[in-house]
Amino acid sequence: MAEQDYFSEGELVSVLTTQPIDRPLDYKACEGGCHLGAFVEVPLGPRKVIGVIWGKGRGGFDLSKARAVTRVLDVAPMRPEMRDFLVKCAAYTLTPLTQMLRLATRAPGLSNPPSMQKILRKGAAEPDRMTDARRRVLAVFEEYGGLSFTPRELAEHAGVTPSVIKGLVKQNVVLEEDTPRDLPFPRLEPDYGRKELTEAQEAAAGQLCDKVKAGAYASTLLWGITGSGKTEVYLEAVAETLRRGRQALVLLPEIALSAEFMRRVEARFGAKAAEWHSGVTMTERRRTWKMVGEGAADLVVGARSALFLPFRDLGLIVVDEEHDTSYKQEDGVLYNARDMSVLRASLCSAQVVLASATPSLESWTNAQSGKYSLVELGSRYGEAVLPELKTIDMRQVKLPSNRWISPELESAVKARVTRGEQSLLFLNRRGYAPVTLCRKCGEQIGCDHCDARMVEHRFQKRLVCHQCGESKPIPEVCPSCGAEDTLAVVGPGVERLAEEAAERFEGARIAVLSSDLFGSARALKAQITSIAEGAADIIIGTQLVAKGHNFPLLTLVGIIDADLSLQGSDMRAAERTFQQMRQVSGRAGRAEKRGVAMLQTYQPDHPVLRAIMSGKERAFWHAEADERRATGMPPFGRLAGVIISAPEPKDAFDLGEHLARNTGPLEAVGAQVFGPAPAPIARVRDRHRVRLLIKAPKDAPLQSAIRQWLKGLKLPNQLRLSIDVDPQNFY
DNA sequence: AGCACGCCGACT
DNA sequence: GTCGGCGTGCTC
Repeated sequence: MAEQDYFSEGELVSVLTTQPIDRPLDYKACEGGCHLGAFVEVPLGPRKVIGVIWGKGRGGFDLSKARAVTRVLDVAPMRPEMRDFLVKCAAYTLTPLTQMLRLATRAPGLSNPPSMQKILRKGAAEPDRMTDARRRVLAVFEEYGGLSFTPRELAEHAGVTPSVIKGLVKQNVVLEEDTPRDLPFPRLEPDYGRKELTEAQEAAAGQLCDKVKAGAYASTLLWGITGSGKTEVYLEAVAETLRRGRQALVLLPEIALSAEFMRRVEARFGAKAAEWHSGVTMTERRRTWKMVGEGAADLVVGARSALFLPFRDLGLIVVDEEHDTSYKQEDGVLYNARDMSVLRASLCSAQVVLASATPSLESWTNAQSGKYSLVELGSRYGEAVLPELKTIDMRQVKLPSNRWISPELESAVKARVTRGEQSLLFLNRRGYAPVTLCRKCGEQIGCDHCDARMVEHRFQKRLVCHQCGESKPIPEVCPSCGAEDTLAVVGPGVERLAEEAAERFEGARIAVLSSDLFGSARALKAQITSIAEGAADIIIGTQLVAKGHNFPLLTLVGIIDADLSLQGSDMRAAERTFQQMRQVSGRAGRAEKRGVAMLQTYQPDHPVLRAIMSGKERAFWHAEADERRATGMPPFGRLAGVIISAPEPKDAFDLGEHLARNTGPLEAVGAQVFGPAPAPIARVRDRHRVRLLIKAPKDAPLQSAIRQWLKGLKLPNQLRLSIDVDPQNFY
């Protein structure tokens, strides 16, 4: 029997709200009735909250308590596949459904009445007196043909004050009209700026387009080395999707990348796409959310949360740099946008394209097994080739203390500066120095609220905890023993490296790119653009620079500490190091010149570094995969992390031990439990954290077993428990 | 999430 | 005698 999809006034409907109530509540349908999936406003206690009509009311309570839906909101109802997506996503991530709904309704002012906006167009009347300012206003209309403007736009274009425009409105020279504030996005033209593609690109694009034409769900790993022109290729898949009248979504891992990407999209399709991430204004976000639902936005470029936009007919999801760890993070919900993209696409018959130069082992394995198609882009776009890779054995280099740039790297940089080329010095450590210690008592200054050392940030003149964000002034005396002038900083951060570079490369223009040095995404974008255009000779950067920015003048990459990401016993350390080193060195020599990448290391014989140097990527993936297969680790087995936190360490441990002793439902599906053990950072924000790790065979019904395991668990006061299905890092 | 309710210690 | 701390439980 088909699900009832309309409820007339007074009928009992089940409404899912975004409130943390573990079930939907029943209401009476409002005047005019309610459709299944409609966004509504309902009374809840003394408040009004937003919800979605989730189905027929269940009853089973005192029906006299049932209240009526206040009103149906003026937005497109949630489509059945979106409800399905939220339900499955909630089940997969072990998240309450209400929290999933919250992710899907993250648009400001959804419940506002449809607001209007004044727009101005040219009227028939002539002004009583012509002035300079008025002439400029008329010239703007002349120049742009019959277009209309917002008052602000018109004033800006004409270089006049609003009062000039008001005067013209009074005389009907300019007409004022009301239009809905949330305007549709301009249509993108699939064939607008089609670029000449190389043969390899053409072939790859053809394969993707064929899949789009098939109109059914499928996933493809688009594996192209840095600079092979992956973007052009998947933009062809976007074009094909648009031709078929469906919508497309491109996910980017880093919002600083989006400005450049938006320009490329505009050049390719002749109009601006919709943009969705934390740096976009409230008005624009609301517009995007609404228009996506009405099918009036063809393409959205965004961060992971864009996956929860209410697309009307989503035909393609591209996950660019799919290996990037920032796809897995909490927006209140722990989910991996890459995996959830695959889920969403499978529910709406869409294509998924996972693009990377250094795929995650998961995606690589799926491509090997045939679960995903594999499209490879071998030859580098344009003339440039992969950079020449060199290790610098730091065991052989005697550097004075507090120096980190080897003579070989130094002279390579100097040569670039003389030639007017750019160099990048990569160090994935923000701040000035990671450790401040007292030479007298050995105290290392730590955070008062976390088990983490505080990092000196000299720009801010403060010590900062990278765990909780807490900061304090740099102390004059040792906080432990009170000695004066005994505090010393140890180790380099990018700020300190910049100091060394300024001494060594006198006269060179040095720019530091680190996320904490910019107040806004906008400022960061501007800085990146000006650097790309040649505003600096030497770029000193963290993680941030590894993520796909184009620096055409860059011909040298120096990796200050190639060993850094190998530290720790995390099973993904090797994979991450491989990806990071390859990504960063890929920054060198994108245009016509071949680049050089130099990796400073104390362990040049480490298998990961040798794999990078030899360029034998396939051998590396195979070796990694074999290792994981042998140990039953992902993607050949499944993991879930459990983190318990409490103000008192004992409370957290007691619960952890209790859970570890009662693992019946987990054992029943062949899962093992490890721990409890202190979490990697055992104290964060004054809460003590204990973790358990659950390891299960690949085909085990892990989530339902965990649900059984925790069923009926009543969390004692102050204790919190969170589950991380498919964790990225663990020890 | 909010918000009321209610059960205890500290004050007028 | 009563003000106010916050643990507990409810919201259709």
